[in-house]
Amino acid sequence: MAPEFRCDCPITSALDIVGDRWMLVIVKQMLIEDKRTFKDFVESDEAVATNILAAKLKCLENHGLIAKTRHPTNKKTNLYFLTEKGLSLAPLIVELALWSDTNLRDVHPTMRNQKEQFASMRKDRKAFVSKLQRHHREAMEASQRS
Amino acid sequence: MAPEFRCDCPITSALDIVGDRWMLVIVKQMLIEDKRTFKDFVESDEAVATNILAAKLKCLENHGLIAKTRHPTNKKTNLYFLTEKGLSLAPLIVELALWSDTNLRDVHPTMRNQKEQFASMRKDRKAFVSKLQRHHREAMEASQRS
DNA sequence: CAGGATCCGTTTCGATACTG
DNA sequence: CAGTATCGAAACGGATCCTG
Repeated sequence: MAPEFRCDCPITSALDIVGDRWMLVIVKQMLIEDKRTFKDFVESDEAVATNILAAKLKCLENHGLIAKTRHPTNKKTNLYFLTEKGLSLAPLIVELALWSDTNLRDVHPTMRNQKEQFASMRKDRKAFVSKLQRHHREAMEASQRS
Repeated sequence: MAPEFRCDCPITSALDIVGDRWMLVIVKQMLIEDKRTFKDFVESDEAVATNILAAKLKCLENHGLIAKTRHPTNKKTNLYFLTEKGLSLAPLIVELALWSDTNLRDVHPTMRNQKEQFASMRKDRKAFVSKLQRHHREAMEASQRS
């Protein structure tokens, strides 16, 4: 399943991978909202259909952005985590978040509990990105230990 | 045509606007490749179909990301430019470019004539973003004068 | 000839029901 | 819990046509 790209522009090729609503939504949920299981995604606010979710998870896995692991105790639960390649999308997600916070404020008044997060994000993007990545890596390691 | 968003998450709502392959491709072409006219987009490497292009341009216009102006001398040519809201997507585009440069290098060896651009981008993202925006604003003003 | 609009076959999406 | 199967709806895309 070698990726087929439509044209020679690197940016456009990147969009062949992440230029899709659900791809970035899933990455965002994993990175920011600590979603891990199929059920987490299905029950989320975004309410993706199960067949779409399965397809997108497979695609993300094929592209090496996420990896599926087994829940250490509960055998029938899978845990999805971002790979390093997936984690490298964090700056993109942060820019997306900041753009929405700036440009959709009239439509979506930022929720109280998120204000602090956005402020911190805007203040030092690089630090925020690192924090998100570190948090995710630690959660992943913790899940394998327990 | 008030935008309808699927859920309350700002990021997801942003994806209702820009979470589409063509939207970002068009913004990228305008910002980085100085594409201006319908013909420019159609003849580009990405080769979008005319009906799709017309729909996406209209959508971008409805969302206030681009604006259509008349070519000052050639009456039958329209010029599209990014608005300030559209220009504010520049950081996102830059992150996308950097991600693709880092993660798709094996598939898409960066073209020689782009190497310098990527290096400059990576060295100081903020400066690069400003340069792109400034360049676009100047081109827009120049086009109205001539 | 630029800038679309229309038609139409094909692909993808998405909601729900169902299965291991 | 973690997915498949199914099927109607929507989007895509190519070719062509229209309009100034």
